[in-house]
Amino acid sequence: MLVKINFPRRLVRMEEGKEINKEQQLEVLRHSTSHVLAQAVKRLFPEAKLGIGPPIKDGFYYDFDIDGEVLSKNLSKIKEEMKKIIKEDLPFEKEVVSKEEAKRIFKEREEPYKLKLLEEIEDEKVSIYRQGEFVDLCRGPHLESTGKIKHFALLSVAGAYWHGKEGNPMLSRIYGTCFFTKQELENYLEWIEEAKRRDHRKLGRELGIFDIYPELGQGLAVYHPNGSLIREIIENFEKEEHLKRDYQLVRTPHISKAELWKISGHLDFYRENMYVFSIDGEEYVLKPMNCPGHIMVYKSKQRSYKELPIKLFELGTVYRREASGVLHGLLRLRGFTQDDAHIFCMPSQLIDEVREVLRFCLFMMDTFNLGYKVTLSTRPAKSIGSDDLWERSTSALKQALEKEGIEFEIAPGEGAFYGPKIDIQMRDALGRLWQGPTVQVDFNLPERFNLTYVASGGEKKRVVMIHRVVLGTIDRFLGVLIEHVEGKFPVWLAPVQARILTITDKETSYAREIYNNLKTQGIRVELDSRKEMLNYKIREAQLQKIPYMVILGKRERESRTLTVRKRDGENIKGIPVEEFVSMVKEKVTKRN
RNA sequence: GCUGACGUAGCUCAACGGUAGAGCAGCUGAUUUGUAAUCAGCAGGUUGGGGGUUCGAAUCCCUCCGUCAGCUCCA
Repeated sequence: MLVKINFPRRLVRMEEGKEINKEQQLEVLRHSTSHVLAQAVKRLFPEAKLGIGPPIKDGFYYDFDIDGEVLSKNLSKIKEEMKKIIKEDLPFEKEVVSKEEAKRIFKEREEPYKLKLLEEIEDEKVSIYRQGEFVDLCRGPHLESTGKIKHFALLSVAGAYWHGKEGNPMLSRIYGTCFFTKQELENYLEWIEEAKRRDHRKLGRELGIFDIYPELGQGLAVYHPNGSLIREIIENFEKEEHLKRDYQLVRTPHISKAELWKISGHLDFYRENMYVFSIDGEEYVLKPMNCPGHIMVYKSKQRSYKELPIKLFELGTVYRREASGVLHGLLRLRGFTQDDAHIFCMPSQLIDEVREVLRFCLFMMDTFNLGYKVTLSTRPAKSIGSDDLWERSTSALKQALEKEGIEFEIAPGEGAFYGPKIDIQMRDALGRLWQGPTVQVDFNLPERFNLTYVASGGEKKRVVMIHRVVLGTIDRFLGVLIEHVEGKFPVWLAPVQARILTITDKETSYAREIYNNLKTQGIRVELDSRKEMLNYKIREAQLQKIPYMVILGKRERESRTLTVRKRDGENIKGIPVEEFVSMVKEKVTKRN
């Protein structure tokens, strides 16, 4: 069907007169633009074979079987050709044909991927769309004509497997985007720039938080002093919050015998991601998870129903062999620290325990001012355990979510190999989603390790395990946080809360006195008494995104006060030290 | 892991077959300064590693390592 979009009032009607919403309008626009892209590529490079070209969240793409080099070298030429096609104002014409007829058309045009698509379509009739000399197999809908496209951009070229499957041939994909108005397009391009400015890898280096050294190893983060301090604060906060909620702190070794991981099933299901090595002829592994260690603690003595639930917490550093191409700053590492806990409970306690964990997670999101999106992931193809156990655990998670009144989506087949899970994605200041907390029910490990408790009747019963993290990993969380706050950490987390800036040498001794005072009162303070201009010192402190600059000149020295310049440029002139101290302390207590 | 792009001083970048250069940062000295860069001097590089083509390679070719954008995977 054709969609009539009347620019600029942007009234959109389907052929039958049914209205579609803004999002659907954008999809039509972008889908049509992807056809124009394909037409342009075919005009310039007739040897390119067409893959697919759908609209996506922020734009569209089109896949071509052609050397990717050709596309990336000619991106601007392709753009010019697209402009020509738009100028030609070719109508999009729909035609419904039999599958046989479609096969004939694409065979003649030598489009093997379109023929493969036809094989996968079950319907007898298919629709094709033509604009000028270009023909594509497509469900539509499209715009009336190419001339309706005004504001588009081509963004990048990258490889993508046919149908997204690893073994399939790699096609070359051009990403682009398109909007109704120039302003919207510009806003989007500006948004991309904004995201670049916030890149935690860049800020991480500039702010002395962390860095990754190829000579030390891929995917392994080194925390510099400021980063270590922030982590320390977050980790202490985590420990306190866990103790408050009756978790017990444990520690388990980084390496352990392979035999343990054979019992747990990891060596069968997770081996490709594990570092396995041998010591004195015996196989060991670097732990990819913390569960087996915690299970040892649980198993160390006979447990009674009276002591359940038992909740064991560890800031556990784990190592996973991730494919080199997926590594990405702190967001995707090979060694990282989870705020991991395992809750051992009776089946009857399961739903309440999950609910409590969910509340804990949302409390964390709230504390760090992050939005979130929740998904429930069900049984994957590669998994262990009976249908009945999967059914029971999935339903427990679902009920917990419902009872907490949390909105969620279902992700079929996305669960862990040992059980279903609830994933909480964190939504940052730019609206992007990042994998954060997760809660997983597990009936399998208790089975494999024979984990029991003595019930009230004296008989031994099987315990249930919940795996959960409330921030996810400290590393990834910090990476997200850096981008979320653009490196401007709230006062309670800022590695340096205040820097004292002197104007001349005459203030040095007064500045030292203030410095000692603030330091004694527990404020993280630095003193900049270099012989530099105030402007210079302010600029440096500003670039370091330090929340407070304490400026000391003649006026402050004589009145024994402070002038405080906040990170946002606001000035508080002539306040007593104690007032500043309580200002900072209040921010710390309130965690903002 | 796969596809493509890219690796030049601590950082950001120039030189693109003919003697490797700039800004910032660093060091030294001068400047005593009121809300985002004071001035001058000095030092800093086997151009990611290895191999090849060439009279001559940062520049062209091969290979390895790494980074980035995606794909697949994932906390």
